Amino acid sequence: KVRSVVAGGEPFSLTAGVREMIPVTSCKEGKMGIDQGKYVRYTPEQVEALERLYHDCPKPSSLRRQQLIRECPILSNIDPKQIKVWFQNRRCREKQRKEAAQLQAVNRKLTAMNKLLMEENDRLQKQVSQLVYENGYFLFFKDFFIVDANRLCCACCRVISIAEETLSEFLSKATGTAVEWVQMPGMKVWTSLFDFLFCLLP
Amino acid sequence: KVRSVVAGGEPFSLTAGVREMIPVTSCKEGKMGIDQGKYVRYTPEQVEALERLYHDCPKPSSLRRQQLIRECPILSNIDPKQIKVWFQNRRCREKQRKEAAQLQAVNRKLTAMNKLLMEENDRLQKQVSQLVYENGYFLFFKDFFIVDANRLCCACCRVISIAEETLSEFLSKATGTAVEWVQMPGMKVWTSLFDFLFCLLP
DNA sequence: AACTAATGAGCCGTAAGAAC
DNA sequence: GTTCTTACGGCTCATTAGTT
Repeated sequence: KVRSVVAGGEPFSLTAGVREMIPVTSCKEGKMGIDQGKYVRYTPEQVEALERLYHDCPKPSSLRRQQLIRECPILSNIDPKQIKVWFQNRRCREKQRKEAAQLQAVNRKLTAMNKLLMEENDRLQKQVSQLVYENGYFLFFKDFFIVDANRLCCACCRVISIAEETLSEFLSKATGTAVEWVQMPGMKVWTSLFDFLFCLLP
Repeated sequence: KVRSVVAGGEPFSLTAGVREMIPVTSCKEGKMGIDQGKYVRYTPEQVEALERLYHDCPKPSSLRRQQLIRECPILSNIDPKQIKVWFQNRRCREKQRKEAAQLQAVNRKLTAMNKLLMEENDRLQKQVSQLVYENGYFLFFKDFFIVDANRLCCACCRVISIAEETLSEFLSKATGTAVEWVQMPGMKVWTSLFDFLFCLLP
């Protein structure tokens, strides 16, 4: 009781089941006199040989196929039409697999890219918040320093004017004459300080 | 010359080719006396009916399948085994298509997400450079103000000490006695200024 | 009870016909 | 030619019947 019939007449599985041996009559050349089931599976050796040939040339012409059959004795028992169909199916399978594989490859790439982008995003996000924080800090200090410089300037101006008044008043009382400020030593420090403070004004 | 045999005995394609009518012997019930080629294409009506049944129940049990065949007269001529196989293949097709479609959907989503992430990245990148620029600006000014406050403080200290010396020297010459600073009006301004400047020191 | 052989369903891969 | 469809071989897994 043969269930699986191999092209070439050599069964490679004899487990169980019932199947008639029906010669394939659609064989154009009509040379197939040997019994052959209506559904065949090629032996691993045959498949290997076909795969090798496919690897070299996935799309052999009719002539080339006949040549291949002649060259490869292991395939000599297979109908040329079957060889043709095998190559057709093989190409179809390869195409399908290739498309699926490509899609998956694209998927993987996109996923990896996504991961990187998200990490980068995260990093930038943190950097931004850090910078915003620092910026706020400096903004605060900017105001602080500007204001301070301003106040400092005003304070110094007042100090100077008060000192002027006080000193001139005191001196006029003590000596009876007005004192010329410009003749006092160290006066250049006062004026340069004033200039400096003036520059700091916003 | 019949090449395509429809389950039900009604051929719908009579192009060419030769095929024997071989009764399928694996039919368990053995009821199939009608001739049936090994390869049939179901009529559009049959496919439609099967699709409808599949839509309701993609995986009918053996019992359910028999029931379906009884209920649907258009399928009554199809071998139960063929029905089984049809559902099998139908499931397989759906699975493949679903997987491919899902993969493409994931791809689209990933692509869209990637685009968004890149845009966001760009935005953040710009924000970061802007903030870094501003930060540099403030950093520069921070140093500037700190240094200035420092210098200001030293300058004021020097001014104060020079003023002290000058004033006391001048007064001692003019009046012949040492003057008590603390008794002078406006002296509180000097000390508060000094305190203020001292606070500004880093 | 545990082990084993038989049965049967589903899935997968694939040969080959059909349709385009 | 390619693509889709039918059908089948082989496999795994689960259930079952028969055996120790």
